[in-house]
Amino acid sequence: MMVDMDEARRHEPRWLSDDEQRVWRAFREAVGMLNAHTETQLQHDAGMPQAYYEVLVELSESPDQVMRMSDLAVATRSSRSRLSHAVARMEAKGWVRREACPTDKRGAFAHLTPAGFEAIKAAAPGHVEAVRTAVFDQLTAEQVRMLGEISDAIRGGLRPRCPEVERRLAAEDGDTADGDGDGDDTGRAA
Amino acid sequence: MMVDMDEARRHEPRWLSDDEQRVWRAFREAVGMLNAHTETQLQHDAGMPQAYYEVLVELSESPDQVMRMSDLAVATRSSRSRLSHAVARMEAKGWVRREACPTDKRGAFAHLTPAGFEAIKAAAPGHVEAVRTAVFDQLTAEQVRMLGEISDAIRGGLRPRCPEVERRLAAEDGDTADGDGDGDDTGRAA
DNA sequence: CAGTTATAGTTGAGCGCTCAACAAGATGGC
DNA sequence: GCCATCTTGTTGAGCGCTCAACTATAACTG
Repeated sequence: MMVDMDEARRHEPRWLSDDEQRVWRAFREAVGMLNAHTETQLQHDAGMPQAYYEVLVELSESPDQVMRMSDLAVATRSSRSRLSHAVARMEAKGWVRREACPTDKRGAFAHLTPAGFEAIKAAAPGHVEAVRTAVFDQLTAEQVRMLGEISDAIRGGLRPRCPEVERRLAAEDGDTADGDGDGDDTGRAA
Repeated sequence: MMVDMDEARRHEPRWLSDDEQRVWRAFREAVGMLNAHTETQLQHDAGMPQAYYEVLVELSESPDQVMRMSDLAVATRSSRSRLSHAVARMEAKGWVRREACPTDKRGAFAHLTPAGFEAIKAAAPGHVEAVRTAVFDQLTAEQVRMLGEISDAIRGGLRPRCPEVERRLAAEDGDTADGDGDGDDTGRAA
């Protein structure tokens, strides 16, 4: 038992093989460089970080260039907090306008403004060019196809877990055993 | 077409095809989720961001757990500024110790301390497990191999260009006035 | 040798993100 | 209706990063 406890607690690390190491480091490096590349390009040429670009893209593709904050957060895979800060800044820049939701008084809409539309229209060509030269010009058609499959596989393995979900799961786990009857603790405090 | 006049002048963007769009978005999402996953895991379980983890890894694999700041910056693909800030914080945590270089009085060494070694030793299993489950458990051997090749291809396409190199190149371009055509329109404006 | 330029590292301001806390409206059980 | 709970969105503190100076030393050049 004692031995098991020790083993079990550490859950025995399954180290990466040499090949896996190499792939992982190459991947990290590629992603890091690519990210720095596109981030710098956008910041320099369009005065916006990539995160804001993605918000503008999402808005611009939405039916009336309007989205609920929550939906926008999901679409951009960002926390509500992050989005709120981001939209506040973009509103200050005149790219987005916020509006209260009449039916749900907690809610808020984010509208893409004409200036916002111009901003993304101006930013898009440079960004797309950066992505194309850095990624698609470097890969064969087969590699592109595989990259899509690999991305899907990784995506699928990671439940869309936001920090809040993590915390709730952790709370349930730590809450001794069952916790089956969903968070009975007055949990918001955690 | 009239519409294209404007575009032609600015070398007309080569937009992404639908397939490329899908792959690019899937890739961005996978990378985003994966990054959030490992970042959160490390921060939670080891109290350090991924960037610091990589610094510690680099140091721990170095001959005497010592590296020059500059080399460490290159190894971790970070700017000297970033590394300086990071090492300052890690020094405050007791994980790293800085020491002046006797032969080059500008230089500084970063030593991994015993506490730093313990920190990474404690962090490694959880991190590796997170990487394994999120990446290698999701992919076939063939996909892993391809991911390596794809990463190498992307890495190869991006010259190791840090911001400083960028600026220097830009300065040289403007300086020598030989400017190869397409530089003129990519407005640094906004 | 002096004068210029390049290199190593640090610093401070500003920005974007995370996290925890919060306010306020919506929801469901009784 | 009333109360606890959930949901929506915002806020402020703290952290890590970028960028643009800045210091100090080293390496060239005439």
